[in-house]
Amino acid sequence: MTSKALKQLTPTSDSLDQKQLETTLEQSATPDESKPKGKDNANNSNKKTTPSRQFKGMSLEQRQNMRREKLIEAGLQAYGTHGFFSVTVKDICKEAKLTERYFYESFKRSEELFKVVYLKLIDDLQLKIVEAVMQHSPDLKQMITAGLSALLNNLRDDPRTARILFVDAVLVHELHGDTIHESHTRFDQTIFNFLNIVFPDQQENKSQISLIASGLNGYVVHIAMRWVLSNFKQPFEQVLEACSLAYLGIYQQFNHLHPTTSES
Amino acid sequence: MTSKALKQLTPTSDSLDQKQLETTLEQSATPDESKPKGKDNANNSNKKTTPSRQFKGMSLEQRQNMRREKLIEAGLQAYGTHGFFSVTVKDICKEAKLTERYFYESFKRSEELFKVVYLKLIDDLQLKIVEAVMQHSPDLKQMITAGLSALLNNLRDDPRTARILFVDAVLVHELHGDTIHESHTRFDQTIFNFLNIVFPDQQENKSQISLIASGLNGYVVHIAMRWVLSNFKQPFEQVLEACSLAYLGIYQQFNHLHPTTSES
DNA sequence: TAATTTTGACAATTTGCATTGTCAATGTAT
DNA sequence: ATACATTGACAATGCAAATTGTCAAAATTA
Repeated sequence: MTSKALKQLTPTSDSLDQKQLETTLEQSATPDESKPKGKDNANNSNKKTTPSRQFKGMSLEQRQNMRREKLIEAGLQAYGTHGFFSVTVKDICKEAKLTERYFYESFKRSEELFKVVYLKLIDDLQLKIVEAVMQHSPDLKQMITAGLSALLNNLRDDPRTARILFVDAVLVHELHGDTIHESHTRFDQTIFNFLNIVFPDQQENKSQISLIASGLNGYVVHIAMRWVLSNFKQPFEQVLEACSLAYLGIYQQFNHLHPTTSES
Repeated sequence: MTSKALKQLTPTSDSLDQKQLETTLEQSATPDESKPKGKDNANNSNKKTTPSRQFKGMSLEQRQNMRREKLIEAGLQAYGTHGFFSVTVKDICKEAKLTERYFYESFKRSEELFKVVYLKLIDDLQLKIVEAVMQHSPDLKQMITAGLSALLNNLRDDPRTARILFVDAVLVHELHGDTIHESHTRFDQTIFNFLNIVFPDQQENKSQISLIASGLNGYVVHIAMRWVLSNFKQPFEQVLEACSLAYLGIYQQFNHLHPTTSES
């Protein structure tokens, strides 16, 4: 009742189908509501003269978008550095070198900006991870390593991401109903899809696999957070190994508990 | 280069020493700074008559402590139900059936009460877990199951705990420097000690084991949070199994990667 | 019962920030 | 160069919660 688990760790070929993988992993993208709202600005020829004009070479819309981008970047910086609940609208404006008026031009409240920043970060990150995983498709171990590396690299390159995605987001989602809560589950969902590919025969264990997917996420995120907070004390390789250990361990354990048909 | 890992999963006897276990696991207790400050109240015979008197059978100090306890209980209720950032001082006072004045009698600010509540919860929880683990000492699998069960039961019996320990605390710790951050590390530390007992020969891998300990914590906490938030949809046994899977998987993987001397 | 502490309800003040408004300076079109 | 949109600095207002203060009713001691 032991052994043979590791043999399957590196499914040589057809056990993982590239096509299926892409489809399944990708079915977790946001509808992208992060773009500017339908303004009534464009040509509000209401009272007197033409209420829009070129400025610094750009149209009104261009200027607004530029300001919006500056605010988003400032939000990333401010939230990611001091945390959502310590940041005021004024802070963000100072960071963006804009005045409060322009904040309210693009966002109703601080949470709204946060949400945009959050969605942007999570989309970018997830894209990178999924891409990395798919590129190493048939080899399970390589896929795991690649995905984890993508995550860790992203966090190291921009630690503000960690703060926003894994600390603040947990609470801010409450202020927003569940829009963010849903997308917060997206990582879990992605891992869930991944596990379902790795264990194709476990139809009955969906619920269990879902739990494990959540757990694996918590495992990696927790380690990653420690890494970030310690200012990257441990070498990358060590962190990566600690992370993959869980995936491989789970794989082995799971195969052991629920042997597939291939192992008569 | 496989097998034999599971054999060690149930170390029959001397591989785990009860004495060592207790000592090591327990070396993570708080210095308990959660008690009332040194008041200058006792007998402030300053202006006129004796400024302290019996009331409802209790001394001043007793009455103060009683109020303090009511506030702590109210804090647990309010914070654990609505979240720290939605709770005002007035809310807590209403819950405790005391007026604001008495809040400031015991605490300078909301965060201070939160901190006390937090430390109380984490101490209680950790005590329960460590006790449960120790009671099943030599059998590794039973120890894991017992510890995880203690955690899950605690969370199910009082979901407010989960909210406070695993959601709000992450953010509030910032308001306090690192006092809370340190104690937040205590779970990791406990698991770390545990792993060190399970892998006694891995002196060189301390750093790695520490990371894994963090990861295991994140794994379990993440699953537990899902469970709590879903209002305990999944059956206890399933959650428990999903949690132990990680421990067992890690154990197996780790033993595989770093075979002990016992396996020539 | 009289004197006085303790309490509880609630008003008053303070504080910090959000949100809106003013206005002089600057850039743009004609 | 003139008229006016646009900007940026900053003041004015609004608001919710923290923090402090007042006072009459209740409880206690002698």
